[in-house]
Amino acid sequence: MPASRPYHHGDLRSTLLASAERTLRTKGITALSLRELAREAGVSHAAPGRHFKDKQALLDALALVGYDRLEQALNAADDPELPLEPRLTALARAYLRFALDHAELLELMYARKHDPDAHEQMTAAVDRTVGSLERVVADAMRRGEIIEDDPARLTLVTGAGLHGLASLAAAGMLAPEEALESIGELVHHMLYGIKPR
Amino acid sequence: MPASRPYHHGDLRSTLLASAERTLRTKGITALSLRELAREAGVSHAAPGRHFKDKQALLDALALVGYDRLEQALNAADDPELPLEPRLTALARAYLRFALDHAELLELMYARKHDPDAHEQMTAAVDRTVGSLERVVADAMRRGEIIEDDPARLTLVTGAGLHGLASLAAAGMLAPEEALESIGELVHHMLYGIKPR
DNA sequence: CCAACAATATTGACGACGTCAACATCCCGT
DNA sequence: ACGGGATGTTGACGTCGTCAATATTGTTGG
Repeated sequence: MPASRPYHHGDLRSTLLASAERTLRTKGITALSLRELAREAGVSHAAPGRHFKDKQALLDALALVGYDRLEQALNAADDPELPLEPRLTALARAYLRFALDHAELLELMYARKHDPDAHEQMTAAVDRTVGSLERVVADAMRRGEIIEDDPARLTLVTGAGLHGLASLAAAGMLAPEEALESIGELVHHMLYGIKPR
Repeated sequence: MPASRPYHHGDLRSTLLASAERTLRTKGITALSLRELAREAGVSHAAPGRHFKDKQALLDALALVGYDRLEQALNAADDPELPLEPRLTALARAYLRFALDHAELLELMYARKHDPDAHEQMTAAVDRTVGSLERVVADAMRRGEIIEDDPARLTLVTGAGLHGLASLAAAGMLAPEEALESIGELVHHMLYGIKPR
């Protein structure tokens, strides 16, 4: 990397994405502008246009990065050896942590405004992410730890619970500590219900 | 309302809010600009500044309108005479309908970017909205329909489930029909769990 | 009744932004 | 080596949010 800027940046696309992710985390989505990113990269104001046709295109790419990070976090947190309840709890905790650490990014990931060509990549990323949970449910059913039912339905039900808690916490309607403390209870009640047995 | 516009509009604030809600629903948040709202109201571009110090202030006010609508929908859907399961199902269905009908508005309501003075009104609105669910849980516990536990915790657990489903549906990761069909099952599993009994 | 005064609306300006077209520079394959 | 495609620059345009200065209207106390 020479001291005087070369005409060609070399890796502008990744630089922009990294810078955007950092800005998103520190200053929020409202402070995210293509021109500012260009400035931080030491590049002219129209240069980003070579790599992202739109501002929306950059946001879409950012969202995909987010799905990668989330998928990685969930996979790292999943221990297939564990019994269902601790296994689900660990998964839920990882999701919640991600939601708290990357609240704005998560909002971007769940925004429904990407253009159609990115939409397919998005749904694929979502499927990959949900895969972690599907595996847990499928394994548990194979081991007789949960009732026999359509695995997709059960995945949806448990996924809704996890996503709801993370969503509430990320939106700031739940103190982070309270959310983290509630995880065990949430998972337990998802497994055993709240009706008297 | 005279044919030639009077210097004073008369009820600009409500007009702006109504227009903004309509634009939000039809063209999405990205197409929402103060100047465009002013144009629609037949008023100069800076007139909105007299009623909302910021664009954010207008968005905050819009979110509060949304909470009013949601609270009203939930209260209308709640029938205290019903046993727990159908009662909860009805509430969940109402919430889901609202989420599907007002997806963008809901996103605004859950955005964590309002300035502090509006924040207190916001949390108050949230509390009022969650009140419906709290009542259901409290009644059920009083009737022995659910286990004895901290009502706030149980409200959180069930609320997370409902919110998660609505959130997934509003984000477009779930076909609306599928979401509506899944409600009964979701509530049932929330009550009875997914472990074999 | 009318004169201040507050509330409300207008006008004009400023800077920031996204986007485009025209042009410049560099890199790589044939 | 050379020509074309990729990448970056420059300048311009229209839109936007916001502010200060000004104009108009509504209201209220004397």
